[in-house]
Amino acid sequence: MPELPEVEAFAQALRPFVERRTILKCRVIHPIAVRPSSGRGAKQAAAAMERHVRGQRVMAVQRFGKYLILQLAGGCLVMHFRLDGQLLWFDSRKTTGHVDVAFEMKHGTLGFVDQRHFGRVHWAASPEVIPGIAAMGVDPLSKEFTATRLTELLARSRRPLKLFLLDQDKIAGIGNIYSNEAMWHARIDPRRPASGLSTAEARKLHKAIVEVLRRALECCLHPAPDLRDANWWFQGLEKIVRVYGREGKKCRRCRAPIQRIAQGGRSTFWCAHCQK
DNA sequence: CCTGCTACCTGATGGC
DNA sequence: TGCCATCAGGTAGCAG
Repeated sequence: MPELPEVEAFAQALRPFVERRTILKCRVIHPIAVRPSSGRGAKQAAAAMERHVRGQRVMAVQRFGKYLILQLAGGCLVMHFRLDGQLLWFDSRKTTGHVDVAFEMKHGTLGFVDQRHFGRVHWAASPEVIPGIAAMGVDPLSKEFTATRLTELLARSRRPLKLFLLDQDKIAGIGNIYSNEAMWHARIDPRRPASGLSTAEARKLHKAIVEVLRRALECCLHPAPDLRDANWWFQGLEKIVRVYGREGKKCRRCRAPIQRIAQGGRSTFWCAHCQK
């Protein structure tokens, strides 16, 4: 559930299940999911997590960028879903599917699920000790994310706009889908250097980013996410996507064919006719 | 400091 | 059918 809207929707859906409840037991089933970023010490990390988390009460659920945080009475659980990770709720201690880490509570079990094992769960004394969180840029749905702020950030980067938007240290929470969508709505060529945008273009882009993310979040919240359904977040996407994944199909504005190009090793979808 | 490339994993899909 | 290449919503680590 990678990008900001999906993680935010998940945080909201998760709260009634876990807030003010106690994790009776933590089971690390696939230690790879708790492996430190150094790549070694997965077993020790697993043992440490099970020890730290057992008996802890969940005080709050928060989102930082694409990270989901469970604030515990002592310390916190920091989760990142990368490409395919997700959370699932099971009504008993029994879990099914590719659960990497299970958090058992009195009324059921929260499972961190990722069959591809890209996603990560870390225990930390506080979220800021995670480097990706410490360096994180402005949240695009916060009031700090203004057109002026975006203009300043753009001015300091000569990278192609697409790569700028994916940089979590600048704006936190935008991924491949919503970066494509925002640039399409703002009618800006993804290859252009970030610093080359005019003030008017920056303002248009700001509006597009906020609207795309707000709309996606609304879509994710209605109907409300079902933590028991492994596929909920996949569903609403079709309704809001205008360019992502539409290579060769007609642009919904001008009917020109949507192009796919590679930027930073990832696909960018855009309309060469109406994005300038 | 900034930028660009690759590894990390597994499964689905499409061409031959 | 089988085999191989390519692709997938992300980021850390490293080299230059």
